[in-house]
Formats: sequence, structure tokens, C-alpha cells
Amino acid sequence: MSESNKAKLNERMEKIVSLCKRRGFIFQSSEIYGGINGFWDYGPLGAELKRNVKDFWWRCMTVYRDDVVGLDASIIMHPRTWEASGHTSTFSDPMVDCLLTRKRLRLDQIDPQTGTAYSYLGAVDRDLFFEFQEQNPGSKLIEAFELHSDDGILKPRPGTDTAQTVENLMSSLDLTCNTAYSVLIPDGERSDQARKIARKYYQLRGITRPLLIDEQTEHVENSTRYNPENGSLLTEPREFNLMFKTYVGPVESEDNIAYLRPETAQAIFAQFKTVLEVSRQKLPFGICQIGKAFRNEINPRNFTFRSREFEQMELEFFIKPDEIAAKSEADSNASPDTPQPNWGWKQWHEYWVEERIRWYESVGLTRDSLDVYWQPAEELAHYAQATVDILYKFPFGTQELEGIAARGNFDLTQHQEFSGKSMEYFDEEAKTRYVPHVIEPSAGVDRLILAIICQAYREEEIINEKGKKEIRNVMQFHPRIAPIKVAVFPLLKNRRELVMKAKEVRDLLRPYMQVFYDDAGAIGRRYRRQDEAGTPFCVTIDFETLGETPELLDTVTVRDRDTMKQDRIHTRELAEFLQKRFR
RNA sequence: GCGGGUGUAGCUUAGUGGUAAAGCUCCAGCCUUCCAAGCUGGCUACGAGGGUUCGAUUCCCUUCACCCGCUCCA
Repeated sequence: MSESNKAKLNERMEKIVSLCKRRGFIFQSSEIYGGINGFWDYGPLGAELKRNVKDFWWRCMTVYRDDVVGLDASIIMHPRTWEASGHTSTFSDPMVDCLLTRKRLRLDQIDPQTGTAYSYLGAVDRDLFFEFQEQNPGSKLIEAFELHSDDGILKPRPGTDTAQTVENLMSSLDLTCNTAYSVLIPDGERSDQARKIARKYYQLRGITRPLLIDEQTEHVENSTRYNPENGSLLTEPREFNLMFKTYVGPVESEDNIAYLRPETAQAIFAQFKTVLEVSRQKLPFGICQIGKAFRNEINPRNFTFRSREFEQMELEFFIKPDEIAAKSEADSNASPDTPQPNWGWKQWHEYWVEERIRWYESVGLTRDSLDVYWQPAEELAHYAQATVDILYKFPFGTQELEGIAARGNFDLTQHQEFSGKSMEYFDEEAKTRYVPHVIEPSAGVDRLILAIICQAYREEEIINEKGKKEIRNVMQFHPRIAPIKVAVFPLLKNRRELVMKAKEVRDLLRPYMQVFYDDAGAIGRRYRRQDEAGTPFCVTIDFETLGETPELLDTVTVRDRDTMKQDRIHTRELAEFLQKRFR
């Protein structure tokens, strides 16, 4: 991507963020206190938008399907849950940084190194050292060191108090660094490599031509203190725990530590048997849930995209193991995308990928704004058989909205093991017991809202009545999820009959949809305000409505956000006319 | 977490070691017979905390937030 194109996209993102704030879609959390990194609030329009999106997902799962039921579980669960799921161990990794390249590594992924460690006490600038030597001939301080000029090493002479001597030298010269550093050189490799790396290290700390101070060597075995790539010393390991910790009960003790869930999925697994029992479902079937989740992200970025508190829409769709499913018979008359009893996990996985893409289209994300990424085998998590990411092309990059993972029976098996409770399903048809497998479409609500906002944002250049160019900002939300469905205006505010009639129309529509009444300012201004809010329809009550032309009595104009064209509709048909367009 | 940048009203920008300016938005009123018209009036800001100073929005330090790059992302 070119720099200018990148700048343009960044500018677009800034405008979107600005509009979100100006119109009340998204605010920074705790703004009056200076904000808090990784947390965001939804304003009036944002709250409606988010609610519409979640409601629609929920309806698509539980109302329009027979094979999915809902769950609304608690955020805090028994801590053992997270041991079973693997989160407490894999979510807190000790991390180290390379002192030379600043690259961050996971301690557990470092291959232990064996070789010779070369340690230095610090470095001084070569030019300054010689200058000092010239200006102070015979100085005791200089005499205390032996210069190995071939290697560029200042070695304290035997018998001197090394620490004190080095400190004295440091305080006499300007360009010094007294940070100790070491490099590990594998057995059989050249030792001058260590000095080269050490010099580079001190150069990064501002010493142009470093003379290394002291050089001690030590044989080291199976150490993870050094970067395998370059031998450089690493920082002390630091814990990166992504779980939000809290205490259950008013006393803070080790015994009552609990965690805010990092995903909603585990509650579904933990309640699998109870839901199965009460819902009278048979495999294959799914349990879905919408709810908050919390992750202590190392670095929240990109507006709401990576937040520490966020919301998920997750489905765990339980299926039969392939060998059981294969015994069932398919309906030969069914169309190819209709689920069949003999489908294996691969077919179910592909089915859900396609279902989810279609769903994104139905909320206004076009197929060409999305990307689908099949994770290659080497990237897969240990539990996953296959994972597909659905990504959206955000102005700041193409990023994940949803992951659809085929997780085998990993989760249920883990919970069975950790809880000691059976997670097996008795298959009446096959007359056998087994732990079901699962396909998990897991979507981030806040990411989706951001994608929807980015997708909807339009700047239209239009020529006004005076022939002047101006920009019309319009949020082209799919009517189905638009925060306000219809705005109702009296053409003029200072005609009582128009105002009364407009309020009547508002009340007429209110039971069916989000309505917004506005009578302030010129009619054009009111239209434009609704354009920025993404309201798909504006209804205006004018003198025809009141009967100026008898045959137009009780008709209103309905203005379309995207075309700015108007239809004249009788109030009797208005609610249905509108509803048809956003159902 | 590292490096770089930014922070003045709801938004976009001026500006200054000595009373902080404008445009748009917003609110009220007038006017207005369909796309940000006009007139009158009004609200609202130097991110926070220290320091230097008679006096700091301005200079210094710390901190917070945001943006960019790296890093990280079960």
C-alpha cells in the first residue's frame, strides 16, 4: 500500500471516529477523567445500532432456526472452568524482550542455548577515552586499565578494585554506559561475534565507537536467558496475564480468586448437558449466546477494534462424530446446501462459514468488503481441526470479525475430565454414547459494529441550489439495523396544524419502529441531520397532508436516505410500507 | 512494552509568559410551502498533576489519552 493511500485511509478513519463522537455512536469511556485505554461507551445512536445487530443475530439463530437454542450465562464462573479450557495456563505467558532488537519472545518458546557467555560491565566512547588519556598523561585511572586494542576491550589490571575503577572512569567521561550486558556464543563459533554484538548494543545506547569494559567468559548450559537468533541477553521474564482477575466475596485471598470470562463459549460447554436435557434437542444442534467478555490486551488499538471489555456472539454447534454420522442416510431430494444427517465435520464447517458470510451480507457488509482466511495447518491452535477467519477490510487494515473453528470434542472432553461429570450424548438412532464434536462460529460484536460504521460511511459531493459544491455525509446503514428507522417532520414549525398532525403520525408509527420527531430549523437541515444518523426514511407532513389538494388528504412524503427521492404514501399504509423495507 | 507524533469549545482550526479568536455544530426566538438559506441571542475549551514565575494555555518535569510504526493477540 502506498504512503499516500495509507494516509487517505487514516484520514477516513479519523473522520469516522469524529462522526461517531459528534453524532453519539461511540464515546471514550470515562472521558471526563481523561479516558481509559481499551474501554468505550456507546451513545444513543450506537446503543440502538448495537442492539439492532445483536437482536437480529439472536433472531437468526433462535427464531429462524429449529436447531439452535439460547443461553445467557454469568460472566464469572468457577475458576476450574479456565483450567479445563486451558486459559489460565496459556493466557498467562512469561514474556522476554531481546535487549538488542527489542523483539518480544515467549519464554516457553525459546530453545535452551549452550555455549560461552561473554559478559561486559559497560562501555565508553573510544575517542573520548583517548582524548582523556592525552589530557591526563600518567593518570592513575587510565593506568588501571589495559587496552586490548585489537579486540577493543578495556580490561582492568589485576589487583584493582574493578567496580570502583569502572565507576571512576564513568564519572570522568561523558559518553559512557554502565549497563552490564552479555552475549551467548554457541560452542564452536567465533568469539569476536560476541564483541560485535555487544558493540552494537552499546551503540544503540548512544556510544558511537564503544570500547567494551572488561570481558568475562563463562560456560552456560541450556539457558533461556539469551536470544537464540543473535545471542543477545534478554530482559528478565515478565508475566503477561491476559485474564481479568477478581475476588468472589469481600475478602481478598488466594482462595477466592475468580476471573471475568475471556470468552462466552465455556459457559455453553459447561451447561451442555443441562441445556440438552431441557430443550429436547437432538444432535446436531447448537447453543448460542451473546455477552460481554474481558481480556487484558497488551496493547488496545484501532478505536474499538481491540478493546479490553467487549461483546461476543457465539454459537457452539454440536455434531455427531464423523463415523457415527456416516451411518445415517441423506435425503437424496434435498438441495446441496441443506444440512444432511450424514454430514461430517468438514461439511458442517463449510456450511457455517457460508451461513455466516450470508449473514454479514444481510447486515450490509458486501461480500467484496469481506475476506475469508483459511488458517493453514501450522497456524492452528492445538485443539482445532480447522479454523476460518472472516475478515473485514477496515481502513486500518483487513482484520478479523469472526473465527469459525472446528474444535473436535476437545472442550467437552476437557470439562468431562476436570469436572468428573459425563459429557456424553446417547444417540438413540445409533444406540451408542459419545462426546459430541463442535463447530464454533464466534463473532466480535464491537468489531462488527465498527465494520458496519466504516462500511456505511459515505461522503457524497452534491451541487446545492446555488450551484455550490458541498459534501453530504450519509451513513448508509442497512435499514434493518439503522438506529432510527424513520424521522417525522412537520414541513413548518410555526403552523400548529402541521405540528399536531406530525405528532399524530409519530405516535402512529411508534409501536412498530424507532421513530424520531424533529421540527427545528429548515426542512433540508433536518434531512441532512438524519443522513448523518443513518436514518433510512424521513416522513414529512405538509399542506397536502392537511387536505390542500383534497385527493391527497392524509398522505405524507417519504424521503429515501440514499436516493433523496420522495414517495407520497397514505398514512393508513405508512407503517406497513416502512416495515417491509427493514424487515 | 519500545520508538515517533499529537492534545485549545461538540467538530475543524487560530493564538499568546499578562482579559483566549473564528467557522461550523448545538440550544432559544423570529422567519421559512421539501434538501445544512437568512436574522437575533445564547452555551461551551487550553487533557490532568506538579515545578519555574509577580503571573503559565504558552517554559520545564511527570502522568493520562489518542494516532503512526514495531511488538503481541489462547
